Amino acid sequence: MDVVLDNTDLQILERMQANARISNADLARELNMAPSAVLERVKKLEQKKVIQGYSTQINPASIQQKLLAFIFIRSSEGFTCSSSTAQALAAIPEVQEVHHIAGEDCYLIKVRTADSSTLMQLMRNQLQKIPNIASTKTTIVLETVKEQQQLVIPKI
Amino acid sequence: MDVVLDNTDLQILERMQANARISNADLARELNMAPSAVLERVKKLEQKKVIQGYSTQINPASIQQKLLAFIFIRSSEGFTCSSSTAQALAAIPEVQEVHHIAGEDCYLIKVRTADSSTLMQLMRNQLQKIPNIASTKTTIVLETVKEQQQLVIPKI
DNA sequence: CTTGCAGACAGAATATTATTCAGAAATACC
DNA sequence: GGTATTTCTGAATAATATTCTGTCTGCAAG
Repeated sequence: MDVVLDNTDLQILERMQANARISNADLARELNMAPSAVLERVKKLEQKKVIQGYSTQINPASIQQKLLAFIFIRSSEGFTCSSSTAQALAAIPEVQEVHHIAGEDCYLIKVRTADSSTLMQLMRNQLQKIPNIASTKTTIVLETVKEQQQLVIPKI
Repeated sequence: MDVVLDNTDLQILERMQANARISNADLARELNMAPSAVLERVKKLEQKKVIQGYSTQINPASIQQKLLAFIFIRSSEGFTCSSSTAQALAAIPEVQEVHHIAGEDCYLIKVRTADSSTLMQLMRNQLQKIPNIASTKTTIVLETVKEQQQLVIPKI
Protein backbone atom coordinates (compact mmCIF):
# COMPACT_ATOMS: atom_id res chain seq x y z
CA MET A 1 0.00 0.00 0.00
CA ASP A 2 2.85 2.30 0.76
CA VAL A 3 4.05 3.78 -2.49
CA VAL A 4 7.68 4.64 -3.06
CA LEU A 5 8.30 7.87 -4.90
CA ASP A 6 11.73 8.93 -6.08
CA ASN A 7 12.90 12.42 -6.78
CA THR A 8 11.77 12.33 -10.40
CA ASP A 9 8.25 11.41 -9.35
CA LEU A 10 8.18 14.29 -6.90
CA GLN A 11 9.41 16.69 -9.58
CA ILE A 12 6.61 15.53 -11.84
CA LEU A 13 4.03 15.88 -9.07
CA GLU A 14 5.24 19.35 -8.15
CA ARG A 15 4.90 20.61 -11.69
CA MET A 16 1.62 18.89 -12.41
CA GLN A 17 0.13 20.07 -9.16
CA ALA A 18 0.83 23.65 -10.14
CA ASN A 19 -0.39 23.12 -13.69
CA ALA A 20 -2.35 20.01 -14.53
CA ARG A 21 -2.40 20.95 -18.19
CA ILE A 22 1.33 21.11 -18.69
CA SER A 23 2.16 19.16 -21.83
CA ASN A 24 4.03 15.94 -21.46
CA ALA A 25 6.61 17.36 -23.88
CA ASP A 26 7.21 20.43 -21.71
CA LEU A 27 7.44 18.28 -18.63
CA ALA A 28 10.02 16.09 -20.35
CA ARG A 29 12.05 19.13 -21.37
CA GLU A 30 12.08 20.49 -17.83
CA LEU A 31 13.25 17.17 -16.46
CA ASN A 32 15.69 16.47 -19.30
CA MET A 33 14.03 13.22 -20.13
CA ALA A 34 12.37 11.61 -23.10
CA PRO A 35 8.62 12.24 -23.34
CA SER A 36 7.95 8.52 -23.39
CA ALA A 37 9.72 8.00 -20.08
CA VAL A 38 7.82 10.81 -18.43
CA LEU A 39 4.52 9.57 -19.78
CA GLU A 40 5.25 6.13 -18.39
CA ARG A 41 5.79 7.58 -14.94
CA VAL A 42 2.64 9.69 -15.03
CA LYS A 43 0.58 6.68 -16.06
CA LYS A 44 2.01 4.72 -13.15
CA LEU A 45 1.30 7.53 -10.72
CA GLU A 46 -2.30 7.45 -11.91
CA GLN A 47 -2.50 3.68 -11.54
CA LYS A 48 -1.04 3.81 -8.06
CA LYS A 49 -3.62 6.47 -7.19
CA VAL A 50 -0.92 8.90 -6.20
CA ILE A 51 -2.55 11.15 -8.76
CA GLN A 52 -6.24 11.13 -7.92
CA GLY A 53 -7.45 13.37 -10.69
CA TYR A 54 -7.13 16.63 -12.55
CA SER A 55 -9.40 19.54 -11.80
CA THR A 56 -10.04 23.00 -13.09
CA GLN A 57 -10.29 25.74 -10.50
CA ILE A 58 -13.27 27.91 -11.25
CA ASN A 59 -13.83 31.32 -9.74
CA PRO A 60 -16.86 30.63 -7.55
CA ALA A 61 -18.21 34.16 -7.89
CA SER A 62 -18.38 33.81 -11.68
CA ILE A 63 -20.97 31.08 -11.30
CA GLN A 64 -22.88 32.82 -8.54
CA GLN A 65 -21.47 30.85 -5.66
CA LYS A 66 -20.66 33.71 -3.38
CA LEU A 67 -21.25 32.18 0.01
CA LEU A 68 -18.87 29.88 1.82
CA ALA A 69 -19.55 28.42 5.25
CA PHE A 70 -18.17 25.84 7.63
CA ILE A 71 -20.68 23.92 9.72
CA PHE A 72 -19.94 21.87 12.80
CA ILE A 73 -22.38 19.03 13.18
CA ARG A 74 -23.07 17.26 16.45
CA SER A 75 -24.62 13.83 16.55
CA SER A 76 -27.60 13.18 18.74
CA GLU A 77 -25.93 10.12 20.24
CA GLY A 78 -23.12 12.01 21.86
CA PHE A 79 -19.78 10.97 20.48
CA THR A 80 -21.16 8.29 18.23
CA CYS A 81 -20.72 9.36 14.64
CA SER A 82 -22.42 6.99 12.30
CA SER A 83 -20.95 6.70 8.85
CA SER A 84 -24.39 6.81 7.33
CA THR A 85 -24.66 10.39 8.53
CA ALA A 86 -21.37 11.14 6.81
CA GLN A 87 -22.62 9.55 3.62
CA ALA A 88 -25.80 11.57 3.71
CA LEU A 89 -23.80 14.76 4.14
CA ALA A 90 -21.42 13.82 1.36
CA ALA A 91 -24.30 13.21 -1.00
CA ILE A 92 -25.27 16.88 -0.98
CA PRO A 93 -23.60 18.55 -3.99
CA GLU A 94 -23.15 21.88 -2.24
CA VAL A 95 -21.22 20.14 0.51
CA GLN A 96 -17.66 20.23 -0.71
CA GLU A 97 -15.95 18.61 2.24
CA VAL A 98 -16.96 16.30 5.06
CA HIS A 99 -14.45 15.73 7.82
CA HIS A 100 -14.86 13.51 10.82
CA ILE A 101 -13.22 15.45 13.61
CA ALA A 102 -11.95 14.92 17.10
CA GLY A 103 -13.94 16.36 19.97
CA GLU A 104 -17.59 16.70 20.82
CA ASP A 105 -18.70 17.66 17.36
CA CYS A 106 -18.80 14.79 14.96
CA TYR A 107 -18.32 16.44 11.61
CA LEU A 108 -17.05 19.58 10.07
CA ILE A 109 -18.41 20.29 6.63
CA LYS A 110 -17.60 22.94 4.06
CA VAL A 111 -20.53 24.27 2.07
CA ARG A 112 -20.70 26.59 -0.88
CA THR A 113 -23.97 28.16 -2.02
CA ALA A 114 -25.19 31.17 -3.93
CA ASP A 115 -26.11 33.27 -0.92
CA SER A 116 -27.15 33.08 2.71
CA SER A 117 -30.79 32.38 1.96
CA THR A 118 -29.80 29.44 -0.22
CA LEU A 119 -27.68 28.18 2.63
CA MET A 120 -30.57 28.42 5.04
CA GLN A 121 -32.82 26.60 2.61
CA LEU A 122 -30.23 23.86 2.32
CA MET A 123 -29.95 23.55 6.09
CA ARG A 124 -33.70 23.37 6.47
CA ASN A 125 -34.44 21.05 3.58
CA GLN A 126 -31.39 18.83 3.55
CA LEU A 127 -29.48 18.88 6.81
CA GLN A 128 -32.48 18.75 9.12
CA LYS A 129 -33.74 15.66 7.38
CA ILE A 130 -30.62 13.67 8.08
CA PRO A 131 -31.17 11.43 11.12
CA ASN A 132 -29.05 11.75 14.24
CA ILE A 133 -28.09 15.38 13.74
CA ALA A 134 -28.55 17.08 17.08
CA SER A 135 -27.18 20.54 16.41
CA THR A 136 -25.25 22.61 13.93
CA LYS A 137 -22.93 25.53 14.43
CA THR A 138 -22.32 27.62 11.34
CA THR A 139 -19.32 29.79 10.60
CA ILE A 140 -19.78 32.19 7.72
CA VAL A 141 -16.74 33.14 5.68
CA LEU A 142 -16.53 36.86 5.02
CA GLU A 143 -13.49 36.74 2.78
CA THR A 144 -11.18 34.04 1.55
CA VAL A 145 -7.56 35.16 1.65
CA LYS A 146 -5.98 31.95 0.40
CA GLU A 147 -7.40 28.78 -1.06
CA GLN A 148 -5.24 26.22 -2.73
CA GLN A 149 -5.39 22.51 -2.52
CA GLN A 150 -1.72 22.31 -3.33
CA LEU A 151 0.33 20.22 -1.00
CA VAL A 152 3.89 20.75 0.05
CA ILE A 153 5.93 18.37 -2.06
CA PRO A 154 8.80 16.98 0.01
CA LYS A 155 12.37 17.31 -1.23
CA ILE A 156 14.72 14.38 -1.33
CA MET B 1 -16.49 42.68 -13.62
CA ASP B 2 -19.57 40.52 -13.82
CA VAL B 3 -18.98 37.87 -16.40
CA VAL B 4 -21.78 36.47 -18.52
CA LEU B 5 -21.63 32.75 -19.16
CA ASP B 6 -23.92 30.98 -21.59
CA ASN B 7 -24.88 27.35 -21.55
CA THR B 8 -21.94 26.31 -23.71
CA ASP B 9 -19.51 27.92 -21.27
CA LEU B 10 -21.12 26.08 -18.39
CA GLN B 11 -20.92 22.79 -20.27
CA ILE B 12 -17.22 23.39 -20.83
CA LEU B 13 -16.67 24.29 -17.19
CA GLU B 14 -18.54 21.25 -15.95
CA ARG B 15 -16.44 18.89 -18.03
CA MET B 16 -13.15 20.59 -17.36
CA GLN B 17 -13.84 20.79 -13.66
CA ALA B 18 -14.25 17.04 -13.54
CA ASN B 19 -11.23 16.43 -15.76
CA ALA B 20 -8.81 19.24 -16.41
CA ARG B 21 -6.82 17.13 -18.83
CA ILE B 22 -9.65 16.39 -21.21
CA SER B 23 -8.40 17.03 -24.71
CA ASN B 24 -9.81 19.95 -26.60
CA ALA B 25 -10.74 17.53 -29.36
CA ASP B 26 -12.78 15.34 -27.01
CA LEU B 27 -14.43 18.38 -25.54
CA ALA B 28 -15.40 19.56 -29.01
CA ARG B 29 -16.82 16.17 -29.88
CA GLU B 30 -18.95 16.11 -26.73
CA LEU B 31 -20.32 19.55 -27.47
CA ASN B 32 -20.71 18.96 -31.22
CA MET B 33 -18.53 21.92 -32.04
CA ALA B 34 -15.34 22.57 -33.94
CA PRO B 35 -12.19 22.29 -31.81
CA SER B 36 -11.20 25.82 -32.74
CA ALA B 37 -14.44 27.24 -31.38
CA VAL B 38 -14.08 25.39 -28.11
CA LEU B 39 -10.46 26.44 -27.74
CA GLU B 40 -11.46 30.04 -28.27
CA ARG B 41 -13.96 29.82 -25.45
CA VAL B 42 -11.55 28.15 -23.06
CA LYS B 43 -8.95 30.84 -23.74
CA LYS B 44 -11.52 33.53 -23.00
CA LEU B 45 -12.58 31.81 -19.79
CA GLU B 46 -8.94 31.87 -18.75
CA GLN B 47 -8.56 35.53 -19.66
CA LYS B 48 -11.70 36.44 -17.80
CA LYS B 49 -10.34 34.56 -14.78
CA VAL B 50 -13.39 32.34 -14.68
CA ILE B 51 -10.87 29.54 -14.97
CA GLN B 52 -8.28 30.23 -12.29
CA GLY B 53 -6.00 27.33 -12.98
CA TYR B 54 -5.60 23.62 -13.43
CA SER B 55 -4.43 21.41 -10.61
CA THR B 56 -3.57 17.81 -10.05
CA GLN B 57 -5.07 16.19 -7.01
CA ILE B 58 -2.44 14.21 -5.18
CA ASN B 59 -3.17 11.62 -2.55
CA PRO B 60 -1.83 13.37 0.56
CA ALA B 61 -0.89 10.13 2.26
CA SER B 62 1.37 9.13 -0.62
CA ILE B 63 3.62 12.10 0.12
CA GLN B 64 3.47 11.68 3.87
CA GLN B 65 0.95 14.38 4.57
CA LYS B 66 -1.31 12.46 6.87
CA LEU B 67 -2.50 15.18 9.21
CA LEU B 68 -5.23 17.69 8.48
CA ALA B 69 -6.35 20.33 10.93
CA PHE B 70 -8.50 23.44 11.08
CA ILE B 71 -7.35 26.22 13.36
CA PHE B 72 -9.43 29.14 14.57
CA ILE B 73 -7.30 32.19 15.21
CA ARG B 74 -8.31 35.05 17.45
CA SER B 75 -6.71 38.43 17.14
CA SER B 76 -5.38 40.18 20.19
CA GLU B 77 -7.20 43.36 19.31
CA GLY B 78 -10.64 41.89 19.69
CA PHE B 79 -12.56 41.99 16.47
CA THR B 80 -9.88 43.83 14.55
CA CYS B 81 -8.44 41.48 11.98
CA SER B 82 -5.46 43.06 10.28
CA SER B 83 -4.80 41.94 6.74
CA SER B 84 -1.10 41.68 7.53
CA THR B 85 -1.94 38.81 9.85
CA ALA B 86 -3.81 37.12 7.03
CA GLN B 87 -0.86 37.63 4.70
CA ALA B 88 1.51 36.11 7.24
CA LEU B 89 -0.73 33.09 7.59
CA ALA B 90 -1.09 32.71 3.85
CA ALA B 91 2.67 32.77 3.41
CA ILE B 92 3.05 29.49 5.26
CA PRO B 93 3.13 26.69 2.65
CA GLU B 94 1.45 24.14 4.91
CA VAL B 95 -1.47 26.54 5.33
CA GLN B 96 -3.80 25.62 2.48
CA GLU B 97 -6.63 27.98 3.23
CA VAL B 98 -7.08 31.25 5.11
CA HIS B 99 -10.62 32.47 5.64
CA HIS B 100 -11.66 35.65 7.37
CA ILE B 101 -14.74 34.63 9.29
CA ALA B 102 -17.66 36.26 11.06
CA GLY B 103 -17.72 36.18 14.82
CA GLU B 104 -15.20 36.56 17.57
CA ASP B 105 -12.50 34.55 15.88
CA CYS B 106 -10.78 36.36 13.07
CA TYR B 107 -9.52 33.59 10.88
CA LEU B 108 -10.08 29.97 10.12
CA ILE B 109 -7.16 28.24 8.50
CA LYS B 110 -6.74 24.78 7.05
CA VAL B 111 -3.37 23.17 7.61
CA ARG B 112 -1.86 19.99 6.26
CA THR B 113 1.31 18.49 7.72
CA ALA B 114 3.05 15.13 8.01
CA ASP B 115 1.94 14.37 11.55
CA SER B 116 0.85 15.93 14.81
CA SER B 117 4.36 16.73 15.96
CA THR B 118 5.03 18.59 12.73
CA LEU B 119 1.85 20.53 13.30
CA MET B 120 2.91 21.48 16.77
CA GLN B 121 6.31 22.54 15.51
CA LEU B 122 4.60 24.70 12.93
CA MET B 123 2.36 26.28 15.50
CA ARG B 124 5.29 27.02 17.79
CA ASN B 125 7.74 28.22 15.17
CA GLN B 126 5.45 29.94 12.71
CA LEU B 127 2.09 30.83 14.16
CA GLN B 128 3.33 32.10 17.50
CA LYS B 129 5.68 34.49 15.78
CA ILE B 130 2.92 36.26 13.91
CA PRO B 131 1.97 39.49 15.74
CA ASN B 132 -1.56 40.03 17.03
CA ILE B 133 -2.46 36.41 17.45
CA ALA B 134 -4.11 36.04 20.83
CA SER B 135 -5.24 32.46 20.79
CA THR B 136 -5.72 29.43 18.59
CA LYS B 137 -8.22 26.64 18.74
CA THR B 138 -7.28 23.55 16.79
CA THR B 139 -9.61 20.93 15.37
CA ILE B 140 -7.93 17.73 14.28
CA VAL B 141 -9.45 15.80 11.40
CA LEU B 142 -9.66 12.08 12.11
CA GLU B 143 -10.94 11.06 8.71
CA THR B 144 -11.93 12.90 5.57
CA VAL B 145 -15.10 11.49 4.08
CA LYS B 146 -15.38 13.84 1.13
CA GLU B 147 -13.07 16.44 -0.33
CA GLN B 148 -13.67 17.97 -3.68
CA GLN B 149 -13.21 21.48 -4.76
CA GLN B 150 -15.79 20.99 -7.44
CA LEU B 151 -18.53 23.52 -7.55
CA VAL B 152 -22.13 23.02 -8.51
CA ILE B 153 -22.39 24.24 -12.07
CA PRO B 154 -25.75 25.95 -12.57
CA LYS B 155 -28.05 24.83 -15.36
CA ILE B 156 -29.62 27.24 -17.75
C1' DC C 1 31.40 -14.98 -12.21
C1' DT C 2 27.50 -14.92 -15.34
C1' DT C 3 23.16 -15.63 -16.61
C1' DG C 4 18.67 -14.07 -16.62
C1' DC C 5 15.18 -10.97 -15.36
C1' DA C 6 12.81 -6.63 -14.46
C1' DG C 7 12.53 -1.76 -14.48
C1' DA C 8 13.62 2.59 -16.58
C1' DC C 9 14.99 5.00 -20.34
C1' DA C 10 15.96 6.93 -25.32
C1' DG C 11 14.75 7.35 -29.94
C1' DA C 12 11.91 6.81 -33.87
C1' DA C 13 7.46 6.18 -36.09
C1' DT C 14 2.68 7.08 -36.22
C1' DA C 15 -1.74 8.69 -34.54
C1' DT C 16 -3.86 12.45 -32.51
C1' DT C 17 -4.16 16.86 -31.08
C1' DA C 18 -3.39 21.93 -30.60
C1' DT C 19 -3.27 26.10 -32.86
C1' DT C 20 -3.82 29.35 -36.40
C1' DC C 21 -6.25 31.54 -39.97
C1' DA C 22 -9.66 32.89 -43.53
C1' DG C 23 -14.07 33.26 -44.32
C1' DA C 24 -19.07 32.08 -43.34
C1' DA C 25 -22.86 32.37 -40.17
C1' DA C 26 -25.13 34.28 -36.43
C1' DT C 27 -26.02 37.96 -33.29
C1' DA C 28 -26.48 42.42 -31.58
C1' DC C 29 -26.87 47.24 -32.33
C1' DC C 30 -28.16 51.30 -34.25
C1' DG D 1 -32.26 47.05 -43.22
C1' DG D 2 -27.55 47.74 -42.73
C1' DT D 3 -23.36 47.43 -40.14
C1' DA D 4 -20.30 45.93 -36.63
C1' DT D 5 -19.13 42.34 -33.54
C1' DT D 6 -19.03 37.92 -32.00
C1' DT D 7 -18.97 33.09 -32.77
C1' DC D 8 -18.50 29.54 -35.58
C1' DT D 9 -16.62 26.05 -39.27
C1' DG D 10 -13.16 23.87 -41.97
C1' DA D 11 -8.63 23.30 -43.55
C1' DA D 12 -3.68 23.64 -42.99
C1' DT D 13 0.24 23.25 -40.15
C1' DA D 14 2.82 22.79 -35.99
C1' DA D 15 3.16 20.32 -32.02
C1' DT D 16 2.07 16.71 -29.15
C1' DA D 17 0.64 12.09 -27.40
C1' DT D 18 1.31 7.42 -27.74
C1' DT D 19 3.32 3.17 -29.03
C1' DC D 20 7.02 0.24 -29.90
C1' DT D 21 11.68 -1.53 -30.14
C1' DG D 22 15.88 -1.98 -28.28
C1' DT D 23 19.42 -0.61 -24.89
C1' DC D 24 21.23 -0.08 -20.46
C1' DT D 25 21.36 -0.84 -15.70
C1' DG D 26 20.87 -2.98 -11.30
C1' DC D 27 20.03 -7.02 -9.00
C1' DA D 28 19.46 -11.57 -7.66
C1' DA D 29 19.67 -16.61 -8.34
C1' DG D 30 22.40 -20.16 -9.90
